[in-house]
Amino acid sequence: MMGLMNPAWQLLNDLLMAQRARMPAIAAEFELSPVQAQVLRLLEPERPMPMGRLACGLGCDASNVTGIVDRLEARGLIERRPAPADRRVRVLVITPAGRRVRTTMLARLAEPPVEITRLSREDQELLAGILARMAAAD
Amino acid sequence: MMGLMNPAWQLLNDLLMAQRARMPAIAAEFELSPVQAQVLRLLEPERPMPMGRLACGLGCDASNVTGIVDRLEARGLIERRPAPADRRVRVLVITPAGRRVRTTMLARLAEPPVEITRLSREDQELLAGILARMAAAD
DNA sequence: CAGAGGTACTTGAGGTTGTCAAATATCCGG
DNA sequence: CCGGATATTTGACAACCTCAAGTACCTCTG
Repeated sequence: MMGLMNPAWQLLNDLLMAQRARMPAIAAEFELSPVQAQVLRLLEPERPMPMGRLACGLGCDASNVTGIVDRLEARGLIERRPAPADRRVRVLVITPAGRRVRTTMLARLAEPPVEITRLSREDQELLAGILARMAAAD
Repeated sequence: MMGLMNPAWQLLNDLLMAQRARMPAIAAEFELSPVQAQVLRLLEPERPMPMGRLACGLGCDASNVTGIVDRLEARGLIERRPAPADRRVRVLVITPAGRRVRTTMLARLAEPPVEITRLSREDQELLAGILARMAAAD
């Protein structure tokens, strides 16, 4: 009764499980916790973000963001700035130092793992096509 | 300069990021933390596991496992048992209650998300083939 | 067989992440 | 201007995580 799992999903699920540790590992290379890396990934330069929107992006309570931002700010990677339009809001901007870390980290994340590069060019193109169709939400 | 990311990896990476929250969400349905769900997943019935091997499977320090097991044991989902061969070792077994939670949870994890079921049969077969080739480590 | 060194687990200190409830400051509609 | 919403912070508390040290046990070696 349990052996009837959709084969594509079975394999994709295994892959997801196997790659679970990737982000934390890469974050650690930059002495960042997983959440901190996530913040740096979400906080695009030239695109400041209010703390509430960050809480939303992280999928956690707003009160949690306070401490996370505290620590990243203490390390000089991001900065709290008042929002001129609404004085309740604190807007987050990435500092030059943060931008450097972010760029290197994103490049590191962009490196395809061997599992991908080992695939033939045809398989890679097929895979990209299928994934694109999966992502296409009507 | 950074736009040259492997398209298949780009899409797969997006998928990984998007599915990041899946396991925690399903765990929460059973009032389990993500790590607790992971333990239940790893601890197959009929296949007791020493705490050290669990630490290895979770990729964390052995001292951390103590507390995690404490809480699962307090909830009656798993049990510590002495290992007859080596009295230093504590072997973990899943209880009947734990087995019930585990079964339901695995069934829940096995449900393919819409993104998969929406694919044509051909795409699903292609995808399974490609993923199988990815998983094939020589 | 005695003791040395290694292994499995626990304990304790300390930090990060997470929640919820309550406080503070600000905004907006009437 | 006032009352109700909204953004952030604070405080209390719990889970998870690491490292260092402790305890109990195993195993090898002389």
